[in-house]
This record gives sequence, C-alpha cells and structure tokens, in this order.
Amino acid sequence: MPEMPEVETLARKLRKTVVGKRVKEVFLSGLPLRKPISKSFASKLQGRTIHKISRRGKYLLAEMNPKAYWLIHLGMSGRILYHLQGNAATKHTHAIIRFSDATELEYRDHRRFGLLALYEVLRPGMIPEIRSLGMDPLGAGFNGKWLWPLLQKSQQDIKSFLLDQRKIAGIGNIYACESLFFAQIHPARRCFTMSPEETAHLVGAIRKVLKAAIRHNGTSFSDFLDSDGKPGNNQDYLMVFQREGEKCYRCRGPIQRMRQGNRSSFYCAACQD
DNA sequence: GCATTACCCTGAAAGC
DNA sequence: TGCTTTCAGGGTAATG
Repeated sequence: MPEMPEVETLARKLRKTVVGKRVKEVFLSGLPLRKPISKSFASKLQGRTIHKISRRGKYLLAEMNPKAYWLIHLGMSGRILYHLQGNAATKHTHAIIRFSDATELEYRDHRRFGLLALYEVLRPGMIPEIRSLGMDPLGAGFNGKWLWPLLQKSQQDIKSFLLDQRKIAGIGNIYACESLFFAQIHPARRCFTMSPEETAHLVGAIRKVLKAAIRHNGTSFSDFLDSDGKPGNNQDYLMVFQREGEKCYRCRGPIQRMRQGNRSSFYCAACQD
C-alpha cells in the first residue's frame, strides 16, 4: 500500500532512469482505474519528453516537455516498473509507456484503485487532485504551531485526521499508526483535546517515522515494489502496524487492533493514551 | 460545513 | 481438495 515514503522512493528511482526520455508510444489496457483513463491520454503523452519528476503527497508528477503534467497515483496496489521493451503485458498491466531508447515504464495495478491522467496546465496547483492536498509533512511549514489550531477546531479522532489528505498530504494507515505509537497518543483521541506540547511531539514523531521509512526504501507487504521490482525493508522496523496480539517492544504488553471508519488501527493500550 | 459511511476492486486467507 | 466468504485499504461520493 504505497504511502508517501514509497512514492518518494519511486520518485528518486525514476529521476535517475527516465528524466530526459521521449515517449514514443503508449499502450493502454482499456480498463478503468479509480477513474477511466482519458481517451486523449495516450495521444497527448506521445512525443513529449519527461523533464522533471516530483511528488506531492502520495501523487507522482512527471513534468513533460512541451509543458504538461503526467499525474500518477498508485492507489492500493499500483506498481511502476522500469525495464527494456519486449516484456509481455500481464493480466494487470494497464499502461505501458515506451520510450525512444528501447526502455519502457509499465503500470500494473490489480485492484485498480490507482490513477493515470495528463493535464495540459502551466502549474501543478492547477490540477484538481493536487490543489486539494494539504501540508506536506516533511515541508518546512509542518510544525506544531500550524497543526495545533487545526486540531482545536476538529471533533474527529486524531487517527482519522492524520489520514485526511486535505489536511496533511502523504500519511496513510501504516505511518499514522506508527507515528501515534511514537508520540504515545491513542488513535481514538479527539483532536481538540490535544495540548500544544502533545501536538509538537506528534509532529516530531511523524517526521521521524516518514524519514526512517524513506531511508528503508518504503514498507513492502504484498504490494509495494520500486521501479526495479525490489521491495523496501521498512516492514522490519514497524512497532505496531499488523502486529495485533504480539508484544509491544516498549512495555511488552499486547498490541491491539480497533476499527476506525473503514480502517484498522494498531496500538499499544498501555503506551498510548 | 463537518463527520461518518459505503463503495469501487481483486488476491489472499479463512471457513466450510 | 475445492468452493465460498471475508478482509484489506486510498480516495471520494453520498448520507447524516
């Protein structure tokens, strides 16, 4: 399940491999992803060169020349693979972007929750999906002073708040659980009850957890692989996520699981309150 | 306007 | 062994 560290890992790989390459042809499966891929996607991408790769939240953004933005979201199970042309498309290959130098990018996504789109706009901020995103948790503006007033106004539980991409862009279920563990805050805590000190502590925990995950090339359970097809190894460092019934590394108490919305939260009831 | 719920999808695991 | 059911979750539309 690609979250911000996995997308950042992928962006770093793609910067080394596909920047400067010209799109020669595009193959599409025809099946819809989260939304149907636009009919003009292939024709608009063809002939353009990848100028720059960036990331906003969990979105990958390829700036193209002539000016356009190729927007990619991996959803739950999306993968971008970089290889030489000639590999047969799999059942779950939904796009192949062939470059003029005999290499290609392949987009696979068995659950089809991802997104591929091309926007002929001047700035990323003109793309609706990007415009609606909140603060980047690794950006300079993400601090307790910014976050605390927002928490004061919210009746939500803190876990759901952290997952809301319109507020903070890039945190998914894994890193929300892990950050709350490090900050010693229960996932069901109501936002408005958070003190400024706890908020600052949470900000620090989020940054620490995300930076460590990027160092470990992301977390791989069943889905995430980088563009070389290699898994990350951050799953070896998780404190609570998917550890229900196992012992807490801090207090040896059992890790518990609860449902919040439609998501599972993992936490230690003794360490987090 | 805000919070919550349902839905999209399919592979894996569990249950029978 | 093989079939059926349940679960997982990111984003968003619908609902309360």
